[in-house]
Amino acid sequence: MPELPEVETYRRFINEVAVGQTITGLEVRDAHVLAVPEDELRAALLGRTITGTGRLGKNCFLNLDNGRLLVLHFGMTGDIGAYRDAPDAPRFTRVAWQLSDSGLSLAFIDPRKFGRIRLADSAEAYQKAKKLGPDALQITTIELHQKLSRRKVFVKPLLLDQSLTAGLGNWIVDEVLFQAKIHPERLGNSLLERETTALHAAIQVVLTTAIQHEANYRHFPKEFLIHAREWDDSATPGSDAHTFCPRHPKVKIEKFYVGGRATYTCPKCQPTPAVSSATESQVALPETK
DNA sequence: ACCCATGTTCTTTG
DNA sequence: TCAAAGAACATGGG
Repeated sequence: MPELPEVETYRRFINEVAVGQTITGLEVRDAHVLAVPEDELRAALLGRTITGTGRLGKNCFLNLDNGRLLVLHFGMTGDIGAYRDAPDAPRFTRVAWQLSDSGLSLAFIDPRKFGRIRLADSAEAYQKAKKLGPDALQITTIELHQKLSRRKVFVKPLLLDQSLTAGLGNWIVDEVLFQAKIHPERLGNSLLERETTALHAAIQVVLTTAIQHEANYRHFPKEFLIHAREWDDSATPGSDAHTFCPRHPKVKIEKFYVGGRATYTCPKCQPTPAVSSATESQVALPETK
């Protein structure tokens, strides 16, 4: 779940809990999430003071007093927490940093261990090394249009590509395309300027709204498509309101796969592109069963 | 017991 | 060189 809004929420939490404090201990419960040898991490962190935090896309930075950075990437299931006594450590805490004056430990929680902890010399160096594009909250309409118009690829995978812009994940891309009324299988170079403008505006709205609600999906505005995603079923058992478009109460939200990722759209808001070799061959294929 | 989900990276195939 | 598809990673939850 950790896309840009979650990571921004984690960053703010870390800012509250850890900035100004010195790292006095490092506890590695599962080295799997370390992308740096434990010894190196320990040597780089112990005795260092955390001077601030930063974020680029889905990556969270803890600035150290020597200019270097501790970089956290949360994978698919990462989270951040804090605890005082070892028995109170959150379930699935993989790594923890002991903080000097609060007596708290900051926990890197990650059940599925796709998250990674690394070090970097600077945000710029990290951005370059990981080939990250501009943050999704920073990219301009013009930049977005230029990058999309160069590519003859479905717009959804393009928006998920962290080198194009950093921070958008699966549900946000669906939400943004829904808000901008663009089908996920439109080709990047087929988008009109006014569509890219709408897309850019939607990215801003969806991200800032999600951050305002601390990425708590249940509290998002009812006109958001996210309420139609399957995992919301459990929140509203017995209700099928969520399977309909927020703008068209009689139109059912469709689910299919784009680039291997579960994708939700409103067929009325987001018309299927007229010409595309991919859709043609799909239509031509006989239905099995 | 099986399938799904999430993000990234790598491999294969065209 | 690029694009697209698939797999792998790890594992809890439905």
